[in-house]
Amino acid sequence: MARRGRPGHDLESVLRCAVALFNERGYDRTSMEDLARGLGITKSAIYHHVPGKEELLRLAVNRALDGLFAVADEAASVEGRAVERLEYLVRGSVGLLVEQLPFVTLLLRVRGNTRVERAALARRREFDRIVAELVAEAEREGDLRPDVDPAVTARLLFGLVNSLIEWYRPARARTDISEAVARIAFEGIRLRA
Amino acid sequence: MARRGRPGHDLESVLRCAVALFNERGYDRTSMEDLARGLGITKSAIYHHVPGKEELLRLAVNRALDGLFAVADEAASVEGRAVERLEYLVRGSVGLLVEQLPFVTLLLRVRGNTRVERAALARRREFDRIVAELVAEAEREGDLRPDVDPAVTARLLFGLVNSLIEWYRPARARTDISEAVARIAFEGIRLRA
DNA sequence: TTGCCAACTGACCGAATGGACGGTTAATAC
DNA sequence: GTATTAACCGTCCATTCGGTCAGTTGGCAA
Repeated sequence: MARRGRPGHDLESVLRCAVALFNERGYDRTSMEDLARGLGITKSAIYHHVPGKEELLRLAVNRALDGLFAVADEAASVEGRAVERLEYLVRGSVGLLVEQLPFVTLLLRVRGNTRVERAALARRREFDRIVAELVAEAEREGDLRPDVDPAVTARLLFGLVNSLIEWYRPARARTDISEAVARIAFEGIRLRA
Repeated sequence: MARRGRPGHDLESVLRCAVALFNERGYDRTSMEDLARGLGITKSAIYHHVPGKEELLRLAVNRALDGLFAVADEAASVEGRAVERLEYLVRGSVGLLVEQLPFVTLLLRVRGNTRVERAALARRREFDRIVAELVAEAEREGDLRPDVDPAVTARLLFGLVNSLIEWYRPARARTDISEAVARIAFEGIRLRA
């Protein structure tokens, strides 16, 4: 269906270009002028689509967070043991991370200086809390190792998952990455007899 | 021994304050004025100790990198199987990360926009290559799981280690964190019968 | 062909930033 | 006391940045 008015960019295409640049050069190092050049329009044209630079960040991180909470909701409705819900959550998170890589990458680099960033961090902590509770439950059910503090286990588990943004690129992927992550996270890297 | 000249800050104290602020607010968001305020001196006084802002970054990331390569050298001289050298490298990296947390944190957040950052990334890639070779060797010796690509295993392993900078704080630590990391990395989070 | 509307332009602004520079102050060494 | 050394200050500057605003362009619908 054809859009009315002069053709060109819309909010979505501006956002995608912005997120790509933010990830490449960093949010602060990316000027609105850089973004304009990337889009092939002038800086002032951007302000037709979005009220300001930080709104682009807000939209991007919230898209990632919405995805994560959707996965968490799915995981919560899985029947069975907590460890099964946890594995579903891990695999789902890897899946989301892969298909929404730019948005998740941006989210995971937020440090919390502005109000927007603090709001994102607050939502992220809420997600981490869900993970921590699931890990604690699975450990209580005797499915996770009891010799490591559940809070530490939860952190390391999603530290492992989230580290994907540093190197994983869907383009040149041939292996099932969520399978690799799940195996190493749950069974470790060492071969067992 | 008393230092000559007017007492006050030296390069080391300026660097430590700078690194702390860079980690807290981000390198780009930290102005030389912010740093001056943090040190209790004026902005121009900073330029007595260091030729420019980016030199502070360079000094910081190189300190972290020197530490990592020192650990890698130690690991290389460990007698026995590759998997033992790998475990030594993992534990040593966690130890360095803990005792030099601010410097390593800054290093791991470098993205590669300036010449200084690209130089740091190049050294870091060299370290990652050492890790990857060690993992590949251990897998060839039959000590690591063969069902995951060694390159992927290496990335995930140090993704796990490096994720510590996101949450680990030495101050309120009572458990041996390198023990927890080694156990989860090598044996996984799942309890085995 | 007229009206509407989204997309876009170009000129501009106030504030912040990294840095330059000449001069000053407080300690130690002789 | 005098030289030396290291740390520090106040002022200024060129540049960059996010953002504003009044007006223009190009495609679609009636």
